[in-house]
Amino acid sequence: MPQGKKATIKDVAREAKVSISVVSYVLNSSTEKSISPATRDRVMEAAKRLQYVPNRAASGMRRKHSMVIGVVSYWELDVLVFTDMMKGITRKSSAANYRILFCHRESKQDDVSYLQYCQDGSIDGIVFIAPYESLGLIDEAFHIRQMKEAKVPFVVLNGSTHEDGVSYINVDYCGSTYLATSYLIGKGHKDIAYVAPLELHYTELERRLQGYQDAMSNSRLPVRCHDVKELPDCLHGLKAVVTNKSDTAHSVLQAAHKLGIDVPRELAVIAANTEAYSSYLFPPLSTVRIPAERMGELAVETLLEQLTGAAEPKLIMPPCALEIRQTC
Amino acid sequence: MPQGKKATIKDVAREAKVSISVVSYVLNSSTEKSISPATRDRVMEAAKRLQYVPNRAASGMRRKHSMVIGVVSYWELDVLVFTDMMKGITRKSSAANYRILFCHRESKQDDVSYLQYCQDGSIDGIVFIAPYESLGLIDEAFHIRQMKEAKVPFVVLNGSTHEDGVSYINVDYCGSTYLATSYLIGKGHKDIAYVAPLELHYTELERRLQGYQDAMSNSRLPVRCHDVKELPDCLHGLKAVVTNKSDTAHSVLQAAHKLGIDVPRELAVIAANTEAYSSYLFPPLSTVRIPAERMGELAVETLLEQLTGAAEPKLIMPPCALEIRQTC
DNA sequence: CTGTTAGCGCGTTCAC
DNA sequence: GTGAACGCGCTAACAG
Repeated sequence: MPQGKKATIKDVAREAKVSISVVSYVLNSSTEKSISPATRDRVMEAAKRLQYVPNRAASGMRRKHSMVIGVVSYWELDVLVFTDMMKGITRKSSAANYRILFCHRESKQDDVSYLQYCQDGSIDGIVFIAPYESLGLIDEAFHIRQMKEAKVPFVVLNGSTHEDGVSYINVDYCGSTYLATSYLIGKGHKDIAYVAPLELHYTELERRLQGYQDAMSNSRLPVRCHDVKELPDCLHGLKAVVTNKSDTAHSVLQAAHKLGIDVPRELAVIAANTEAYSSYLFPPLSTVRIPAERMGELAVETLLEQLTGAAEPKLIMPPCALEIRQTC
Repeated sequence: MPQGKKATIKDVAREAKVSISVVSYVLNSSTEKSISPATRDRVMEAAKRLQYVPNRAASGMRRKHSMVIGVVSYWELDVLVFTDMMKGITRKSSAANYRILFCHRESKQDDVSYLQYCQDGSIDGIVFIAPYESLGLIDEAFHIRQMKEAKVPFVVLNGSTHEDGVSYINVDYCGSTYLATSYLIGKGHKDIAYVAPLELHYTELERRLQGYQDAMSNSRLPVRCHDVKELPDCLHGLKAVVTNKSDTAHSVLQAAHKLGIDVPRELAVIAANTEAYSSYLFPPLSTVRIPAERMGELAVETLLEQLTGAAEPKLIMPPCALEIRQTC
């Protein structure tokens, strides 16, 4: 009969008439110690009867780990790539019996207070989900250096830096546009333009531009780029468009609609990322899907390797995949 | 100079040449004890020099609380209402110096293993974000009873049950359609139909239907309902439509497009919830916004009240708001 | 009034 | 199989 208070290991020991160490051995099915089946059973039953649950703080204190992973992220919660990452992270970590402490950050440039979570023993490591460089939210390198200095095990998701000894799980931006462009080329298109914010110079945007250029020159096709500001006029005479993101594609679709251009008959459109709304655009937008869920899994895997013995730093960029809908 | 190991309270005590209790008093700015400014300063400085961070597990063990709130949710991560709730939850809890342990569940009817998080001291209470009843994912009442039985402090978000002594922060489904319908009435519409999945009978859907009916009969207008399956034909002759969700409205927009009906000129459309993609529909969909962010805040507030002294159970339904875009 | 000692809380682990 | 130290910080009771 359970009283108001939670049962402790002592209660179980008393109930099973053994010492607390035996209870611990039994419950952790320690291989080093051999406990007779008889006492083993007594302990198990006592634990069940008292509904005993080991206190995680106490055990973690001895074992030197909390079995909790901190996820620090600067992303808006409703961005598909982010939610996909979270799915992968939660799945992999719960499979490994880790839990997720969620630290949502709102742009405070150089606030590294999340480090405390590690220093106070709340978490064993960090999955650091960096925001797009182009948002200018944080100084990624600074955060990474702080984590290194604090000797906190961590992995960077969606990084845009290259710090020594750090594991990155990054988006293959170059591959995303390369894939999109190659798809259009494969469908027989020759006049393929790239539309994006061109005057901005961030790794992400330059990689995406690069992927487009690579695909075109591989097929000896002429490169043609337009800034989003040139919409809608730049659409005249175009047969196919690759955009950096769904957002830009949305603008292209609106411009085409305004000009009376039929998509996909007169103009093929494909975006190099998928957003939650991509399939709700009109017509439903063909995209390249960033394997964010897989990236989340990889991040946790990589972090776990770090936690269980020093692992080599890695740089992983899982390949993107096409999601063809109705705009090409 | 920091060694490899983290500093403990003992280190600080030694460094400041006081006993560990003094360190504790100073750092917790205990009001019961008065410590001379001199020693106080010595302690503070020593703590700073050693970069001392109290171990949360150890302190929680004594103080009987972890300062962590568990969020258990069955929602898809990319649903706007959910992400909004999370925003409110994270904001309010971090303001109160609580942290968020995130427990994403994937439909396993009666799995209440999250209770363990409370029993093992990982969390102090639970914000239980119930999935839509209509999804048939869980037996909400069962979960609630289990939490009650386990004597776990908790609050239910988006509940569809009515258990005694339980605090609910619920969606005002009735108000959402009432508001949408009233808006159309206010614009002079008289032929306003309600489109939704009518054959399903869940609290949520019935409340939404109710809101529409109330608004219509208040204005002595005739009620007219159509099941989503009657699309596109039921649109003929209609001037205005209220739908339960953006999803349904999306179907309506597609049907209208197919029939060559111009929205909003010939047909006004408004949905009783906002999704992330609502503004990306064509035309951008007018909706009613559920105050999910505020609900998240209220959930944490309510839970915190429970944690700091027994509070009355509450039932809160914050009002919805219009988000008029281009479909009406 | 300032500070100390002692012991608690809970589970793990080593020596016996 | 047991006893006891240990990990880390908090706090009640006590001494200067």
